[in-house]
Amino acid sequence: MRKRRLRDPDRTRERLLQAAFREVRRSGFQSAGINTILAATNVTKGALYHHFDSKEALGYAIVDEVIAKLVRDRWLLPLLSDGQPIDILIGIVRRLPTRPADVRESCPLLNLAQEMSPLNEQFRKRLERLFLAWQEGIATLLRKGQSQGTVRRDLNPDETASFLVAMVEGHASLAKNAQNAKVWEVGTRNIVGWLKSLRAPSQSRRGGRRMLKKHVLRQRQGF
Amino acid sequence: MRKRRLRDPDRTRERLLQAAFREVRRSGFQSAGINTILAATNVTKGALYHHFDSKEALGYAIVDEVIAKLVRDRWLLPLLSDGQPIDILIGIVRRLPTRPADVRESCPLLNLAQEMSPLNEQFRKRLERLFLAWQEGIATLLRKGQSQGTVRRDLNPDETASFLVAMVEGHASLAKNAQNAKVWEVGTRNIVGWLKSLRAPSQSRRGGRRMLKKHVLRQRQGF
DNA sequence: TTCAACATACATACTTGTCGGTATATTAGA
DNA sequence: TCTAATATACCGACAAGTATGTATGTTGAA
Repeated sequence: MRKRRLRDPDRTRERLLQAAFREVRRSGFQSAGINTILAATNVTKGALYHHFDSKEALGYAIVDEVIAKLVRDRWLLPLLSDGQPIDILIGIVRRLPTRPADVRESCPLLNLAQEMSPLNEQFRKRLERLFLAWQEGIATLLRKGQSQGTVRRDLNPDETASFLVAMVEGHASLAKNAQNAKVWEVGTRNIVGWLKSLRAPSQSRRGGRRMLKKHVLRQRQGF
Repeated sequence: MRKRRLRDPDRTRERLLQAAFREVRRSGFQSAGINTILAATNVTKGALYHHFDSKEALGYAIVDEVIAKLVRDRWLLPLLSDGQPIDILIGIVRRLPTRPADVRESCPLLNLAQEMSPLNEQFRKRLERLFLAWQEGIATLLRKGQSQGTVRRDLNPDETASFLVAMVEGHASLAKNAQNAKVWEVGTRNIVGWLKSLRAPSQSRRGGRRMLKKHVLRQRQGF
């Protein structure tokens, strides 16, 4: 086992960021305590203020680094997968975390946005960047589907993307408040049902065989 | 002009509640300052703590009285109007406040829920009561529509109600973060489009004349 | 006259952030 | 390569301010 260096500034910074992220996700930014973060990391106050100018700066770093990475990993990169756009979206939605702990803490992007956007313009701008990247990623995929003919051409990709984001966030909120994974599962099912309604109508009206993945065969939701 | 009594406990309590509500909506519960509320009302700390045992108790009263009344006025009572259920829902959604200030401060129910539900079970329960009443009101209306034949029978009223709530809250969040009334308007349009898709298919397939309100004639959204 | 309704001053706990100082790593020069 | 000089990383007590809540006094209304 290799000896851990006594000083490892990158590691220290990263540990602070992660602990701060967890604390902020738990309690919100304003009521996140510096001392709590320090206690969780065994880092001292001096070290923290060496790496970050202020609590605010720490918060910005959480948005720019930790949360941005979450969006990238959970949405932006999967959006680039191979396959039909709608299938990709359905897959992403299905794969969103569903464990009780995750449901309770919901989407950290939404949480921070709710809390900080009206209070602090710097936070708001940073969070908006993430929201826009998220929506733009979805919209781009939808446009691709439209030019491929697998996504209905009568819908506006930007608005539809925004709609999907709103649905996901809305359900995350409800599930968080209900503290009930069931609420989230029902929401997911309904979102998936809606996503299916975005497919371009099958060209061969009846009898035409198409390659269908299993989940496409499930009963259609009511819209 | 009638002389204002020097002591009017009910009025004092109500003024405190309203000012506290505004401050909580602005800054969130945790960072709402008692002193700010006092300054806004010209009430002293002794008076406040005469009417409310603690800041928490004040918060509970905000939920139980102020926010509950908002839900009632904006949703529960309108849900009981005369007319076709889907039209009623569309009307409610269209009438939701759209002014920049309102958009920025979004739905206070959602805000408080986001902030306090994971931290304080008492808050969570109270807020959940409101969410459930909200959803139940919508679901009841949908069921009525189903038995009247104006709402599609292949949808689950409870899930659909929950879906609508999630959409509204999700869009409110996005609009709040974007600080852009346009975002909210686009969201409203899309929600209304979705609501229209809940109508039972017209029985007379073509040419059958039905009474239609103007907004029903607008172009259908893409789903 | 009695009690609820309010006023004021204060107590206490906790917050973020600072500051002098120390230990370790890095680099420049001989 | 060894060493001196400097930069970086870190420590932890304390300052300064703010938070909620309390103790006690005063006043108006029934």
